[in-house]
Amino acid sequence: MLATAASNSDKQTERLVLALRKRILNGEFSPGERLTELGLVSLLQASRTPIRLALERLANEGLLDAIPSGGFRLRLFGLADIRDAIEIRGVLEGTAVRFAAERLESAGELAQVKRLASEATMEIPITIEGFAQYLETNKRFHRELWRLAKSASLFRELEHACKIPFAAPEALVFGVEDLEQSTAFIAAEQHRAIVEAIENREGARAEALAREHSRISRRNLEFALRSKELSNRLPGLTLISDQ
Amino acid sequence: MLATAASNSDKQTERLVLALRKRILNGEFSPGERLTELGLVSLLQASRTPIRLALERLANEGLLDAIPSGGFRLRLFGLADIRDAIEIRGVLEGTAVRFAAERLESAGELAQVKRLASEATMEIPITIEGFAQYLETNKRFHRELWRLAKSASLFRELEHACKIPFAAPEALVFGVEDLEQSTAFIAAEQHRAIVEAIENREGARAEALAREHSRISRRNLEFALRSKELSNRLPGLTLISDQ
DNA sequence: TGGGGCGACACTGCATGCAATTTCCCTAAA
DNA sequence: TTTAGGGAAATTGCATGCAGTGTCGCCCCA
Repeated sequence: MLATAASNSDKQTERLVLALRKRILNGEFSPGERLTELGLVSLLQASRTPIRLALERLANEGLLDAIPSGGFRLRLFGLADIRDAIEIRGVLEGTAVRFAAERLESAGELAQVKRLASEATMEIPITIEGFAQYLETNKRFHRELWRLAKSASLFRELEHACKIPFAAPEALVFGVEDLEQSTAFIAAEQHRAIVEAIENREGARAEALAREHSRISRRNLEFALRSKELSNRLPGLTLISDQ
Repeated sequence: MLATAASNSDKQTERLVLALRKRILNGEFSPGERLTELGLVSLLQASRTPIRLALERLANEGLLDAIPSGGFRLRLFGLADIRDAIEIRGVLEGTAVRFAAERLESAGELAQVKRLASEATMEIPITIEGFAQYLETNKRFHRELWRLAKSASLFRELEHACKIPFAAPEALVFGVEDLEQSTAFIAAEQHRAIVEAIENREGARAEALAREHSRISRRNLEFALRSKELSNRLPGLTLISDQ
């Protein structure tokens, strides 16, 4: 019926990837559970062909594992897996900002990151919309850092690494009364320092800073796992199984 | 006819992935060229369904690009892309050996890498089989390093990053009369030093060594691009376009 | 001769039928 | 009670038809 003749942004498959990912993160399947094509047909109102394609994509995102004899099952995530994924993201972002420092041509290229960094320096608003705005700014700041690396290969790897739940820089930023303001200040200071390092062509410093910056996410992850209320607010936390 | 009901190791799709990758690296398609499903049907003797799946997989390996309006085209590789891919592999392997150093429990775990390292220390044999053996040992040494990191997430990212042509550690090891013996010695010394650093829990040193080690590949790449004979021997070199 | 519009072809996305294999349950025997 | 075996249902892999859209070239007009 609706065939847009697009392989990447086609309506059906793309819709299915989003819908499935959402359901998975919402905890609608148990870790290790097999996802059969026919079962999803009735659940997602689509034919087997696009469903298979969506499963394939989610598998190489890392959400699903391919079963040797065929089909896919929900991947088992341990706390260690997520922690490592965050660390890897930090390593790659560190490389990105090192590249950015090494490849900077003019200070003018930093206008956008500087703007985004200063935006996020402001106090976190209490309102929901304000907080969503803060999240968005934070995400755009990180993406801008990726862009400044001027490396298509690195950009690809960063995108791939951030598909893992909670690995993305914007995944574990949340407002808890205690942490909220202080971690926001720390993060803003780190952002500022990273940009400064890039501007001064201090590649090694920028790299070290970006790595350390990623460990805010690790800290937040461990905090979230100890907090009941957050478990309810953060979809996907139920995926983390052992310890 | 032959349906093995396997999604990962199924006969048809897997065969197609291998066949297509081989043909691509052999330069049977020109960079940027669109690969149509029907065109491949007659070329590869298979139906559209498994061909589509194979294209999808090659696309997220990074060999193909998805066309926004549908279908896939051969990706355009610049020299900079390959260089960055090698650097990224070095960064990830650096992280792997740092993890290995940080997570080493007993020196006994290093028996296998030590054996592989000492095997590759030997003189490179002149015969073809001997050289193939050397390549295999080198590959297994690196894979063993990955394993020692004890991180499924990192292993995944390393495998993904090494799908790019010439990014894998074993991709650009070749015997050229001038470089052959000297680079082999240098590589062997670096291997030895990396293992030593892991054994001593010197994570930062191991990381730095692994990064530098990857630059042998970069050097070999640049050498290969200047050498006509090598261009003929190394499939895929024709994929690198600009500059 | 150049540019714009229109039409035909080519290509992709989706649906579905078929065949083969896996999986699981139930039974029976040790 | 546990294990081995067999068979039926479930599930995947593959092939192919159909519909819709993108693309390219040709023709007409200025």
